[in-house]
Amino acid sequence: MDRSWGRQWTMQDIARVAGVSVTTVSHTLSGKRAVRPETAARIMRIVEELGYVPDSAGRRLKSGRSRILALAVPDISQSYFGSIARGAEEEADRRGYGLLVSSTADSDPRRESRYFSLVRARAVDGLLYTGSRDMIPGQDLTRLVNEGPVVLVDEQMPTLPVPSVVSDNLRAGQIAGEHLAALGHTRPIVIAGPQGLKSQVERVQGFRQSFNNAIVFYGSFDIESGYRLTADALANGIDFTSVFAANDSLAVGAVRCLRDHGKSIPAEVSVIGVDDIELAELVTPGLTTIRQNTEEMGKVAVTSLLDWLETGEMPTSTVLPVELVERESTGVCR
Amino acid sequence: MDRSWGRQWTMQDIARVAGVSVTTVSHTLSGKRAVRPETAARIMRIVEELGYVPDSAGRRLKSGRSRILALAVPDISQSYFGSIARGAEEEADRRGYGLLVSSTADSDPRRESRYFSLVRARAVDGLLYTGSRDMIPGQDLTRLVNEGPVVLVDEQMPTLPVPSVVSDNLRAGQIAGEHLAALGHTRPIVIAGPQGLKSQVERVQGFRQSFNNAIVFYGSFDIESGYRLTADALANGIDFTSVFAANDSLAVGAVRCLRDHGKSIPAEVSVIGVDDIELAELVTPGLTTIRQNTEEMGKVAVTSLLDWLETGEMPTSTVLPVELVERESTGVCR
DNA sequence: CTGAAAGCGCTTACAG
DNA sequence: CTGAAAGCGCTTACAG
Repeated sequence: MDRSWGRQWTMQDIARVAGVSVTTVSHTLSGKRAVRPETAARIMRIVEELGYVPDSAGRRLKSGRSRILALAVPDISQSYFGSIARGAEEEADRRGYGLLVSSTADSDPRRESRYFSLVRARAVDGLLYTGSRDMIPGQDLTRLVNEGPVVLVDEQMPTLPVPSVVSDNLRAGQIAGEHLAALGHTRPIVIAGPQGLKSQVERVQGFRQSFNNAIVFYGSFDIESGYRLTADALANGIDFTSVFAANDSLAVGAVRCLRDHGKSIPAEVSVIGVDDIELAELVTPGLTTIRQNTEEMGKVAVTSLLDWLETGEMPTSTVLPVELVERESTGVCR
Repeated sequence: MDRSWGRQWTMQDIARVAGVSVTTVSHTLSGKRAVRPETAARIMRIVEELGYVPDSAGRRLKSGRSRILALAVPDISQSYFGSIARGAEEEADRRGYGLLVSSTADSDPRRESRYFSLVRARAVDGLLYTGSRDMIPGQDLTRLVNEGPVVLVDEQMPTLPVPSVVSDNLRAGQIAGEHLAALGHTRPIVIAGPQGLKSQVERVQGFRQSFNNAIVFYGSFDIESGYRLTADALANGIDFTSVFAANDSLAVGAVRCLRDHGKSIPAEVSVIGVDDIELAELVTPGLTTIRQNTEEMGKVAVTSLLDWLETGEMPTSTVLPVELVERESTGVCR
């Protein structure tokens, strides 16, 4: 197979042109050993001129490190995960690492398995994993954590001995409950993502500290699910004056459903979400929500992973604070 | 540095346990040479049991291929690019390649340079590049295209001898112009992204086929810019009944600005965008827009890049069709 | 159907 | 301050 672009230079080539050994070239580039200044300058000039970049595979084979991390998210086209990715990438870049972002297509086992193999094949030094299904790790993930460093982002898996970086989900539920209670609401409903996720269970649990018998409808994380779950509540004749949606997409779906049924928001029904995705302030009415700092989540996850790689000690888990963002979708109970 | 996780198995280990040579193990895994069925079965069982995954660097050093592609986008947290990434990843995965998605932080030269080095260090086999600044390629990019395959996505750079995958931007402008003309509008304004981008120039050019003296305000691609450019037009006392925004974020900003100035949409002013991002149908009023097939753009770009890698022949550029999506933000001229 | 050996491009002890 | 050489884990001609 003929490649149309020119050949790559090797360290051998640089050494030959500079009239030194590859050892000296290597040390000049790494700075791990003193090199005569004039020699070093000559080598660097040649490197610059030819545009030489050391082959990563050669380097990796000896050093054992690729200086690339992987981030697996359920769906990269969702801005929520995009924002985590952005924070993670920013921090990885700052520390001289590349970040490989990949979708698992909502935790498709085959796709996950492929990405886990990147760690196992040493193509990446570690993995940031964002699950979307449940808290019970699959066999592949369980095996993986024995072979390389994995940090869980946005979810916890109690049975897996790895650190996680999550928001204070219990507190998010509490804040939502307190907010609706303060507005005089008494019979809210809750619409949430998959029941198998600890984040959902905790948000519900926190919310029930204010409304201990609130009915919960579990579904998935998208707008359609929010619409459908709300429609179910209406169809069942449940009498509610407010909705706690466990994320903003669900909340947007709830708002659309309520409007389609002639309910005005917040005059007749209040809706509060969780996340504060970009969309939250762009919809009408603006969505009251509990903000998660998703960029920070990505950033902290990278910090944990790199500290682990560099010290050899497994870092502790992190819980990030959340805060109420009041907009127009919640109001005093009618 | 002590790693807390166990050692990795090598092909040597598998060979020793199976009582064969590494040659036989290698051929069993690659299928490039016949192996006695019983021997192959025994080897595969051991591979399975120990969870052996061949080291990617060892493989790459001989084969020259990493089977990883890179996609550089200005900002991964924007759903527009997330959607391109999703399409690209889907196709890469289908053909057995991994995809490394990275933000260039709006074409920050240092960040770009880092990602270009991934190609030059042979860590990835090729690059999909989405520029955000202008059509004049930097020195790094110019050098890169001589060293590895690069496919431009969403933008063209006429001075660079590489294939591109773009939407029919001229046609997008034409459709927008025809739509507004059909509704009786006569004096529209145009708000667009950077003037240095061919996509913007073409959209404006297409639009001017209906309104040859339309005033154009150039800015950047975000909601704030759309707001500001529209405010500028109002402040300058320009009398317009419609706005052609060269992307949906600009359109959303325009809508917000017009509302803040007491204009109702579409009764007083019509607004039409380009892209059809998720947000377009979620805002109120729903945004009339020219849809680009962003997932397809990513998919086709990967197809081009892999065909190039596998045949050695540079593929031709692709122009994808666009279509009008009518929602509520455009109406008959007052 | 199988194996010994060369070699991909680096890094790094070892020796000077 | 410098270099020859071993070796990282694979793949693949070469030889049987």
